[in-house]
Amino acid sequence: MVESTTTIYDVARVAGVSMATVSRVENGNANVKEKTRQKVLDAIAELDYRPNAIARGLASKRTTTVGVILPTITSPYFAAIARGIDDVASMYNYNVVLANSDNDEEKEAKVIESFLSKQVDGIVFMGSSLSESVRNQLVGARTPVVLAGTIDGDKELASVNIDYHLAALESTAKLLEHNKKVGYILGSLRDAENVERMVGYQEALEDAKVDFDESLVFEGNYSYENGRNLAQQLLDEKISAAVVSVDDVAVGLLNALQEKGIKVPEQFEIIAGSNSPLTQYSYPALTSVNQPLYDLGAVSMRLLTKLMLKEEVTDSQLILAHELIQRHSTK
Amino acid sequence: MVESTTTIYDVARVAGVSMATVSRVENGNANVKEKTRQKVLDAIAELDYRPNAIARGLASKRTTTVGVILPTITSPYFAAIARGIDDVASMYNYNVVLANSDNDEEKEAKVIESFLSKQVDGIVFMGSSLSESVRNQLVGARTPVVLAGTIDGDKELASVNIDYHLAALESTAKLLEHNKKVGYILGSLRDAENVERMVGYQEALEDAKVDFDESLVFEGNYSYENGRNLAQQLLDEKISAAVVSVDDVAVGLLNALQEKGIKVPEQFEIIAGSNSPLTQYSYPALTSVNQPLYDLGAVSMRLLTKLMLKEEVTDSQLILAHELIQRHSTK
DNA sequence: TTGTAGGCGTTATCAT
DNA sequence: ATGATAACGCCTACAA
Repeated sequence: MVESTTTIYDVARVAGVSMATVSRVENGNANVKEKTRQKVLDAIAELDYRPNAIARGLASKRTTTVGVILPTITSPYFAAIARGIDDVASMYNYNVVLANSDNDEEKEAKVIESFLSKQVDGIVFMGSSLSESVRNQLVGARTPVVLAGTIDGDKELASVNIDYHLAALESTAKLLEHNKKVGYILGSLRDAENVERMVGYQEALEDAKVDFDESLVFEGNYSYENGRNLAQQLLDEKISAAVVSVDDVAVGLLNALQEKGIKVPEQFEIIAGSNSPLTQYSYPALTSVNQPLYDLGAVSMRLLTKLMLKEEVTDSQLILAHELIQRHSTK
Repeated sequence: MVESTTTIYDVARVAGVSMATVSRVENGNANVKEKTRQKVLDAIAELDYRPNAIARGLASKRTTTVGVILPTITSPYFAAIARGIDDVASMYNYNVVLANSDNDEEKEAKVIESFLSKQVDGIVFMGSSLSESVRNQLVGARTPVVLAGTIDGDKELASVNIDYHLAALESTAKLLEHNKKVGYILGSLRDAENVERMVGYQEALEDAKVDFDESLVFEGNYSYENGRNLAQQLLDEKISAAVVSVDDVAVGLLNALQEKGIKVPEQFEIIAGSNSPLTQYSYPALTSVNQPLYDLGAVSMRLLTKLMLKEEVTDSQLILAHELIQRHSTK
């Protein structure tokens, strides 16, 4: 048996109709007599015909494919968002092309180029920061773009975010109830989202009439090891509670503190920032801000479909609600 | 400024050559005079021309895209593999289309259809089991396929796996050094990989002249909660050590045991099966079998490139080495 | 309701 | 070394 691709012409021949009719049947065009439709369907089944999406893409200029760029799929944080994106994408019959950027500007640029070249119908971009050049690349593209969990200061691009500012404020306020010195441990302040958190932290202090002390803020922490190493520094500063924006860091801190004999939450309170599964596995389980990550992805993708299908969108700068999940690392 | 796509013809016109020449330059064909090449390059830069990969795909029958199917990207296990796949894919200039199947046979079938329709150059399939129909679909495809961490009993499809059998045997043997009753906690026995583990477990018992006791085996456990719930059952069976193939379950068990006042590893030893970051974050950190997940993905993708480029492959059934990482949940 | 024919933007095969 | 000119497989007016 010769393995050559069967095309729409083959189906047409077998069904005894023209290829246009086959195309109509494939695309659910109503203008086809039921009897003809059946003949075509039979021929399709008989030949095991499968439309070539590439040819279709070339002719129709739509690929039903969206590109997704994220720092790394290995992070539970981005994986959760990606899952939300993927579910909604499948719901709308889009395929997802995934690319890891490692937060590297060059890779980001290269991936975007590649996506545009492949004629994706839309792009979801995630990155802890948005460089000027990448931003221009995205704005200049004729393809719809949505930023997920990524802040565009100029608000020119559509985006879906979580209210980091408010989350930080609330978390800090809660710890301030029982503590005088509340530390804040977060990632790089070059990332807009962390700046927002920082502002939230300061506002909470202000509300509680506590002076801001720079030495209680620890920037640039992302790993479990970072968290472990921070423990002693916090104790030296007489800090007795901390908001930790990255979960891995929070767990590292928790474990290191306990190894030093510090009781959590009795002697030290912790609020983690992402509510990843990690926070439930630690002992004691960590009180945590629940960022609706899956929803963030799902909503981003939904917004993108609207943009792609040219549906009306009233607000293209969305903010999702978060919540504080009380576990056992706070009093 | 009118936003119409600029094609290879536009470049040809501006450069004053034929489109064939532009195509040659684009594809690095040597048969182009240096001076001509430069003219073309200038025109490309001037017009900001970007080749249309869809048109190229249609004409060349190659899309430089591979499809990846996995149960869920949300699992750190599959995320690590996916990362390995993606890195090697980018290295070879392929894009990765990702699809979550949720281990659902229907979704798997649908996704494979969609991939084939999109003319992917190759497919990496991951699933805890391989149903007969999906297997046929894969075998019948004219597209190269590699199974990653998925066992095909008939060994007809190319695959890359970890030696679950040996890993289980070694882990069990280690626990048998200090314990009489060693439990085994694993996922569904309908999955080939778990059957392999089971056999390894039994062989280790045999080697140590310990009778196999069915009630020491706990099947179908995947979640943290499963692990927690198992703690009392294990203690009731007087089990004092267990190999736990899923890390989440291991952490759950660990935490629940400690809440009951059981000291790990003094009174109970645990070996986890996947060495995900979780095992390092728990307290005490879990001794764990290190499955080379990233490598599994990388090697799978490398094998796939060979298949796609029709390079010679001597062995298409690869087994990767694992190792036991000693931490603090074993004596 | 159905068929014809001209793209879509490349690659690739022949000529020249 | 370069240029015409068919494919590639489908969509979509436009005709019939």
